[in-house]
Amino acid sequence: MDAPPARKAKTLKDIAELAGVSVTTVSKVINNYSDVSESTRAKVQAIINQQAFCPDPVASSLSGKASYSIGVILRYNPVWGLHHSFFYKVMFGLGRRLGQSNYDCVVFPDAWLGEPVDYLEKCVRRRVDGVVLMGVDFDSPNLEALAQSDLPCLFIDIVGDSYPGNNGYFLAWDHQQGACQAVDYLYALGHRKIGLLGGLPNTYPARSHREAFKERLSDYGLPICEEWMVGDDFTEDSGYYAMQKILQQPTKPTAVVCQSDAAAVGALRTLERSGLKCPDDISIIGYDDIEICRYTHPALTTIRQDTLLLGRLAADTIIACIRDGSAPREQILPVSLIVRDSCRRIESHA
Amino acid sequence: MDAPPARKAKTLKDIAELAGVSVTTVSKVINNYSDVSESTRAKVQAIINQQAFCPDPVASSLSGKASYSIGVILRYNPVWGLHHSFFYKVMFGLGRRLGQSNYDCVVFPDAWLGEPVDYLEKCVRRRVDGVVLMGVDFDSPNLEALAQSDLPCLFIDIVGDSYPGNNGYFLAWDHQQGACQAVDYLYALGHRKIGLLGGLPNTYPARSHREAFKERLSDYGLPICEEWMVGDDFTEDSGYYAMQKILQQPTKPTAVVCQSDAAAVGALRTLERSGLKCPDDISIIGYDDIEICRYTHPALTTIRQDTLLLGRLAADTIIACIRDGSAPREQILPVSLIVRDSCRRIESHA
DNA sequence: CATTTCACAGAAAGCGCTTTCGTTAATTAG
DNA sequence: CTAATTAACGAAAGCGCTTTCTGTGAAATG
Repeated sequence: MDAPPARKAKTLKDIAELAGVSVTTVSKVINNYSDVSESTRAKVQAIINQQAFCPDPVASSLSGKASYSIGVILRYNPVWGLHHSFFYKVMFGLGRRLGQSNYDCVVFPDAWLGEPVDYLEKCVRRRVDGVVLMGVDFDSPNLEALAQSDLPCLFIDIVGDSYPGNNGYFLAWDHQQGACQAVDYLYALGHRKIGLLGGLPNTYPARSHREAFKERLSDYGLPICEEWMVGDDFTEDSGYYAMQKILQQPTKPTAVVCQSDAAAVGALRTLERSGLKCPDDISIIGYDDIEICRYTHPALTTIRQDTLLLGRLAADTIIACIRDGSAPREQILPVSLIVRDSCRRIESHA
Repeated sequence: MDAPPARKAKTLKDIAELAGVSVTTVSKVINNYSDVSESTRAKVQAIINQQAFCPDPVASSLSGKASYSIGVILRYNPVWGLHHSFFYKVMFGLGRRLGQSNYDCVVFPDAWLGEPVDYLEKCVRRRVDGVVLMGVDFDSPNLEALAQSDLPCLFIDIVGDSYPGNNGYFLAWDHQQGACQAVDYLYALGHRKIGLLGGLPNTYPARSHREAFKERLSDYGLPICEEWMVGDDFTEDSGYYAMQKILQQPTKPTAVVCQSDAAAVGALRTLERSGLKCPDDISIIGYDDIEICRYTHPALTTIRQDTLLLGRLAADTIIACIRDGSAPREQILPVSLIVRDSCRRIESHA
């Protein structure tokens, strides 16, 4: 029978022999040293390409160079429930794009409750070249240590105002645009009394969304009613109770924009229990476009964030940081309105 | 100002000096070599414990020993939609438990479409000590190579009948129990005509569930009606169309057990469009207990699989494989019935 | 008492790579 | 034409660990 195709990875030495040079020289062409002539560089590079050679990442890390691995800090909060698939997709997009550049990602899960993990220690141990953080906020324990290090840190959906380090990069959605799209759409449908069902107030997404929301309202000359702006966090329960509060108001909004789909789902539940119908009695617009939107009742009009895209961009960004620090400090991604059945046109009595 | 606390990891050498022995000896006590006396072993071990020393994983891998990392193959299929949070949770439970044993996991995402990744090559490159595979079936490309290797492979929710290797371990849910619980529950509610809304027929979960379902039906002396057993895969769409077929039958079941929550959601949609009500006209029972169940209309009675538990068990299993191959080849986890609002009691006309 | 065994510890090589430094040959300067 | 410079390459040490092999003194054997 055929001998199995000897799954032995090629080494620098193999390349060196094929090219008739020393390992040193091969290493030098890989690492772009200047003291190698154009002719030998070309010769060696040709062999490298032909053999599809790629230096061993663990050997490379051991000798203090790139490990071709990036750390991914995942936060898990049982309360997020519906939001986990969001992270999964980002991570997937990220990992896949990294893989294409021969990077791999090693994930460090950190639970919301229970013993927090020491990010930096883990990252140093694994010699990762950079870190991507999801679901992490600035008061997370152990973040400080990471911030003091010189590892490039890419934060997802958070922005760097109060970050206690200078190694931070930030990739976030344009929640201002999201707020505007929601308001614009409702306004166009004739709504003039619009409430906000907010998420955790002091987070970047909630804050930027809320401010843009209010500003947009005043752009249109619409009333900004604090009693219509409620909500504690991004969960379904929060949406449930917040909607109850709104319904207790003497005059009610005709539409409510939510800061998460989960909260919107909670709001729908409140409506249903109150014998009200969406969108007949009140229009609801969600945020995130998680899977569930297509299956709610009615299907939820919402603002979509392209998670796979975010993941890919995260990969490109962190690699750029590592290579030459050439990544933009802050990137804001557009979002888009997805129209389903939870908003209706009404007669504006303006 | 204080010097930063020198985040330099300790090395074997440090320990050796503290203990007054050679690095060799320290290494030997760590790796349980027999040629070290009890007294020195104790002395060295004391220092190791006191310093909380843990050998550098990348150096360790380079020299051909444990890398303290395990590879996680993640499959992504846009069609799975709702199922992704399932994987996320398993991965989280897995990663966290692994971390507690000083293992880390490096994830290799593999897309359903597009260029498949070469598992084995990636795993060898990273020198992982073992592999956990999720969402992978036996006809996945590149799986063969992995199977031929001697890396321990732990498969999630699939069972090893047709696995082309002898390095496979399997961790799956007890779908037979799941089927029985559903049938038992419906029977107790008075249902005597029960249909099945199935998933991808030739997968382990669907097959074992289906067989147990039929068997349980005949245990009760209930009719097994092939026209009531439909469905192509686990998706919402599949459930949607399958339910339509069921409704076209001359005599209809009073209850339908589904092989996934997503399919159940699709079935609910069909009912709604047909002007039928669940559970009044027909009872539905889902499978998986994904987040969405609490938010459907009515809330879905279903069979829960404890994903975090599965993740933790996966970690324990793969570590046991690595340490001494002492893990059971196949483990089947119990599932549990979660009663919500989608099944009603009916008068049995038995 | 001389010799073989054995238990124990350390020296050294090696994993695949990076990087410093030395060496040679070609080039320029004096 | 010799001395100083530079360009191009390779030898070798080192990253932190494992493992083999060698060496020592003590115990056991004849």
